[in-house]
Amino acid sequence: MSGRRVTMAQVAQAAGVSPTTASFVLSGRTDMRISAAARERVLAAAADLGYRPNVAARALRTKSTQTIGLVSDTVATTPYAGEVIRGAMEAAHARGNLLFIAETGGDRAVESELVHGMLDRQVDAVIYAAMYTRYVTPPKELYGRRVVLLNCLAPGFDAPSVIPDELEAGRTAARVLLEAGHTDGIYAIGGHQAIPATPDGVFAGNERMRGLQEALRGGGARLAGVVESDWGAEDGYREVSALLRDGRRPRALVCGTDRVSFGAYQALAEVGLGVPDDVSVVSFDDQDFASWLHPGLTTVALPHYELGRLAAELILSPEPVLEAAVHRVPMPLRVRGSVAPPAATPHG
Amino acid sequence: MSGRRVTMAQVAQAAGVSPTTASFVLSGRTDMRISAAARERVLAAAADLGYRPNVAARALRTKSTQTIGLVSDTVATTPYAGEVIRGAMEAAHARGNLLFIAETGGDRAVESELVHGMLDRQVDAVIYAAMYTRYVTPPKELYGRRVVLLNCLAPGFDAPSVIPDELEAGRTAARVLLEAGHTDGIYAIGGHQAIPATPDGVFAGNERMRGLQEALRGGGARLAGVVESDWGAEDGYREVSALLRDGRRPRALVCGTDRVSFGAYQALAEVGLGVPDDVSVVSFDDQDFASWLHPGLTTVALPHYELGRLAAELILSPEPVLEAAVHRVPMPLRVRGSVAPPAATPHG
DNA sequence: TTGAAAGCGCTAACAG
DNA sequence: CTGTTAGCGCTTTCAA
Repeated sequence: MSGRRVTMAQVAQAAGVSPTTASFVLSGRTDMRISAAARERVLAAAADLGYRPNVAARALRTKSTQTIGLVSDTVATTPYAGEVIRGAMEAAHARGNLLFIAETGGDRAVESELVHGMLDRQVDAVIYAAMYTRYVTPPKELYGRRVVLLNCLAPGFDAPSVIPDELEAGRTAARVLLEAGHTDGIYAIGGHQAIPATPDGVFAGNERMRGLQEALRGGGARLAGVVESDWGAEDGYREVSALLRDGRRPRALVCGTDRVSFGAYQALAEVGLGVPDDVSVVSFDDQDFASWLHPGLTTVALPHYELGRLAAELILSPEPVLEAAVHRVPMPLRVRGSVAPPAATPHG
Repeated sequence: MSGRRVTMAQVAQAAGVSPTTASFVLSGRTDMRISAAARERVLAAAADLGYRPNVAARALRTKSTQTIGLVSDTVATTPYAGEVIRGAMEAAHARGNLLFIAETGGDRAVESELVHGMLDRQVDAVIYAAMYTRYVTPPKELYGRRVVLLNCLAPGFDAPSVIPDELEAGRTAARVLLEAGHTDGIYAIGGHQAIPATPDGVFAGNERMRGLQEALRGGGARLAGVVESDWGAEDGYREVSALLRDGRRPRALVCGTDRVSFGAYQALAEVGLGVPDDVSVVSFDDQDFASWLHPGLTTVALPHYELGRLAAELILSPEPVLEAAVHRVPMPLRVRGSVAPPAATPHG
């Protein structure tokens, strides 16, 4: 890039001191004594010339670039994944670091190239992220490096993980319903997401369902039904419509995502059922449209920002070696208007 | 980061050649002749030792880090802004570059720090981005540097801009309505976004309205009304409800954003008006929920990915100096089900 | 207290 | 065709 940059040598010369002295004052070290006078002269010269350190040159000696990388499968597809980037970035910036971003699109070869690209640029550490919580196997280039796993788990890979606390989120959803007095007619739409592509369900689905059922049982309630399906808006619409067509009259719906709730609202409206008077709805994610819906959707929020922040925080912590623990970030409840006590007279 | 990296000197030694020879073959240059034998030996040694170049060290001599920066005001707030990052990143990667990302949150001091951070790390160029199209004044640190303005304009700042073609988008919206046979009862909801915070409207609003009115007039139609308001879902709901309450019976709505349309759908449904049979709706953005709505929303898409891609492409182009032109990226129409010919019998 | 000098990993004249 | 040498901008012994 253009713009002649002024070097430390020039600052030293202008201040009439040696490069060594300039280096010491400019890097703000105190272990070697520099006279106040020399110090002042260096600082003045630096300010005067608009001196800025060349981080790359410094890294050549110090082995630290004050730069971290964030590699993920997809940033764009999931709206609000931008929040994790923002969380990571702000935490990095707070400690004088900058963030490389790279997205692999799920392609291993691309992943490998991007990780190499970061390593070639001497990043101090890398955050390896997935856009929905799952088990991953990080590329071999990352073994033995300083890594934090974001929104993913890799048993056998020695690094800490930061994931949302989906188990507790399931309990939270149950609690919302229980507190409103719901004990039956509760359906889980989307369920574990046990569909052909993911026959054993997905991590979030499994944990949420476990927490949900456990807490429901503890409150003397139970699920009237679990509908396994994908987690899009169309799926919510289709499955709830089907349920209704079958003659089932749910009193409450626990939807896998806000998108599923979106579809559920449509299906309910179509047959003249009102939220929350006829049926209560609660889900997970807290996407932006959750508050635009009428009534606003009560949902358990994915803590995107906090996930990114914590991951960066951990990776930049002074700990020389990171413990391979899994950090579960709480998922806060957003109370809006979609949950109410069950109507006195049941429908259907 | 841990992991002893092997240096070029080691490769040279293993191959039994001088560093110079190794450097030439490893950087893939052909202007100096190297014997095939030496070449092979170097390549073999490099592969064998798992050699990777130290980009930072190389940059010290070449002045090029193969790294570009993207500074923006907000990435996270606007869902799908992630697409611009993805576009920029993929274009960068295709040319062997990596991307720094930084978000200022609109704070000039933070902006200055982040830009310095990038410059200190010797980025080759920076993309200065805004999350909604507007006039900006880039920080002084960027003057004289290789810069591309993304989704913003800065008259007097010598750099190319890449923005969506909102003017043509306005015409596109008009055309959709005209082709369906609409000539009156057309209301623009949101308008220029001439609200207290932006009394002169916003760039996108002004351009769209201009294109819209011009094309409508050309087709023998005209706007029955323009409602100036903010561009959120609540605004759409409120303004359309008010319109209806006033006894106006729109035949078609041109909404400032898909969010406005979202609110408009709600207001319409509330009074029993159907889309598109009673009123047609067209808007701008193409957010994900546009296709979830019933009926699907016909909208003119913001070309996020392409914006990011073009900006990176320009900045990495071989042109030694960038011409300060403004590049208007087409906004493609997404036809879904929200526009139909006006009903034979007008309502109201 | 300060300075001279070496060296981080790599490239580029310039010889040979 | 290949090696020697200097040096990019900075830090860091080591000596003064």
